[in-house]
Amino acid sequence: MRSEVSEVFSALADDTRRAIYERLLAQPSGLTATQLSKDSSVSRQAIVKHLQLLGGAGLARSLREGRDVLYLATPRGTELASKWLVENGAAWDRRLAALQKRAKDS
Amino acid sequence: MRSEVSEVFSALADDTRRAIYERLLAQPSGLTATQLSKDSSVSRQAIVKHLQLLGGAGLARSLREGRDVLYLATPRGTELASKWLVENGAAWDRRLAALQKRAKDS
DNA sequence: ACTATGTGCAACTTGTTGGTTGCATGATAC
DNA sequence: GTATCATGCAACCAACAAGTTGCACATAGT
Repeated sequence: MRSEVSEVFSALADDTRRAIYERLLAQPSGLTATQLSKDSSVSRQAIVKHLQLLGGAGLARSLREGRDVLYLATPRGTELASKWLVENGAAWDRRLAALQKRAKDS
Repeated sequence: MRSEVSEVFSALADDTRRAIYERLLAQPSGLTATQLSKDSSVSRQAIVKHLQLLGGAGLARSLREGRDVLYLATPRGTELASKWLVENGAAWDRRLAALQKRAKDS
């Protein structure tokens, strides 16, 4: 089973999908798949698939509104990605610290 | 052509590849594909492919050392990913600010 | 020189991904 | 109640990704 953080990175690895996510971010009231597909080069069905994938990665959620289905950005996904990056950024700091220690000891 | 940041996210989206990258981070002097494959479930050739992909994403570079080829972690890739996350994290702040403004105005 | 070992290259298999089209279903507005 | 419009579902396709095996080539060490 693919790890959670893998799902997030994988969701963010596609240009189309990142563009969708950015549009959701810019529109806090949400957007429907049909609206998103209006000025997009790909079909509504393709958009829906992307939205479901974003949902699985904790980057979006859906909300039924009568006949429409609104999609909204959620923060959990990017939190996971940030967490991994911060933790591994810390490795760079440790490397730097080790370097400085060696320099001081010599 | 797939964007640069897509390449980074895509590189980080695979568990095997992230594990390799983390090992490179922990070993500032570098590791060879053969060394990496010793205690890994996949073949050396698979590891090499991952390393080349990491290289393409600015997450690693290679260095010939006699008969061996050392692979080292590089910071550029994670910088690109962090940049995207920070910029889009800022969208959440803007949304919060808009919410507060509306609350104050009412 | 011979042998060990590390690397490079290529063909191939299998599963996944991003996209399509076609059609059925469900809610709205007159 | 019927025309309209958004959604849901399924089959299909081409390209790519992750992995394998097999073998050739290069560099060390003795």
